[in-house]
Amino acid sequence: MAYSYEHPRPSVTVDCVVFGLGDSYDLRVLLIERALDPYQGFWALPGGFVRLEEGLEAAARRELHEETGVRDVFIEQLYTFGALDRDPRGRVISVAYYALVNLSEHPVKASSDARHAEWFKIEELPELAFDHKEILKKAIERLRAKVLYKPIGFELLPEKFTLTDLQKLYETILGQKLNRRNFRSKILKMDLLEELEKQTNVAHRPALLYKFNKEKYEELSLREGEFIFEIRFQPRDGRDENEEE
Amino acid sequence: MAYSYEHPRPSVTVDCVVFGLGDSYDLRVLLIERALDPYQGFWALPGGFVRLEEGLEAAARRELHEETGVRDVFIEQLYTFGALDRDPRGRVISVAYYALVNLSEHPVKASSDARHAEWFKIEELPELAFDHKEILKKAIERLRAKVLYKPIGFELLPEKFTLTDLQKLYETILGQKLNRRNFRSKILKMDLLEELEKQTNVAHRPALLYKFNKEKYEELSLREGEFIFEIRFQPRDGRDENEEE
DNA sequence: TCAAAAGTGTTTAGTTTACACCCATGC
DNA sequence: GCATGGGTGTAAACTAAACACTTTTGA
Repeated sequence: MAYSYEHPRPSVTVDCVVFGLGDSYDLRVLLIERALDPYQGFWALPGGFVRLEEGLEAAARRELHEETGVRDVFIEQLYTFGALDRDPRGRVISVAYYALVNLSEHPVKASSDARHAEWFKIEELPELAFDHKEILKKAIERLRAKVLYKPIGFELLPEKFTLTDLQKLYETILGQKLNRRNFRSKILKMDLLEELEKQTNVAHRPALLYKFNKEKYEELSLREGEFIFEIRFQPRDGRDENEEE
Repeated sequence: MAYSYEHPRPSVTVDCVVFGLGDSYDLRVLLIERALDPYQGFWALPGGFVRLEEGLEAAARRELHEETGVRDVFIEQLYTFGALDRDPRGRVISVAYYALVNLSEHPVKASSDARHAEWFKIEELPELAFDHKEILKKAIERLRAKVLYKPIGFELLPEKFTLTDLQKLYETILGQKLNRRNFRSKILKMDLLEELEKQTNVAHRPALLYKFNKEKYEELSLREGEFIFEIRFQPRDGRDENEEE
């Protein structure tokens, strides 16, 4: 079956930059190995063609689920890439999304549909297909910028987390050591974390677990101007409590 | 001539939200009156179909120029709109851009190509075609947010401006009165304005004219973390120097 | 009892806010 | 000479930064 139009049309795809946090709080991105022709064997962002009967975000979620098994996650539009030569098959415009997931709840899927998905550390990326390196770069920039003024970082953590988890997350994303005491007081002063029970089975003083109170945040941010989420610290020199002496 | 594809494809358009500042520092947007069928006679954002041989931003600039005569302006991608029913002609995905221009240098064009373009105050908009109201809403949100941390507001002013011009611009966009002394010191402390000559022919003490030093800003912002452009004030209650008692 | 991370409070420095009067010009 | 907006400095309040020791647990 063929489809005919009076004027030529580009193809439209979606691509997803899925971020997760590794065991050592290193930032990772979920890639798939391309089984088919252009860039066969290369690693690429999960994505594919938009169907006429689905919205853009829906297409991104569908492709993400089909190709990696990941679903029901935080996802947001990133940017639309439309360079003339970005796809050897012709004019393909790609609407990119980025997603944040708790990696431990989305380990590499058991390749159910023959495609191969894997989490890569941001600093150890393979060569990527198409202009996916550029898309990823933009996604990292966006994540770095947005984490400062929107509480999206929590999407990378499990529901219950310690303040140290949260701090390490920020340190990873911002690429900067933060002072523990100042971080804790800044975060707690916003009063958006719900205190839960203590950790168990750790070989040191157990930390309190917290949960992000999304409802409260949303209510507060409606009151324009009165409340501003902001995590920003002066550039620091990484020291803190340097034992002895 | 017809174009045939194996799979159905959406159409792709670009739309431009062009902002300008009116005489009384009111925010305005440039609209065109639709001459053709869907929504004929309605006001709409300038825009149109992307050609296969041009990039997205190039398409936005081309349509903007063709439909309104405006060219060589600050333009940036806003968001891509792809709701299934946003265009009665079928599936049309629109990549929206926003532009900032100095309105006095881009008055309503003399309708050279029969299309009619006009500047509308943001608060006195006509009914718009398609989902253009939604696009415009998103553009205003973006402008409000971005003006706080990027020096894009200058794009709305003539090259030479007074600090009062700049302050009124911020007051318009933020919808908030600012304190004159604090605004001045904050702006001047960033040391990004070049002092020029005095105003002439004003019936009061002439103000100094300034010029935004874009080169300096760009150089400074490369040094990551060291320099941060930021205009943000606590919500205020609009008073200042309330003369006499 | 040791190792390992959690937790905490205060002083200091820096930044932001609030605020009132004189100045330069055109009419 | 008067009306109009331009221009300025400082004290007070607040916020952010720096910093070291004690606590709790499992092994």
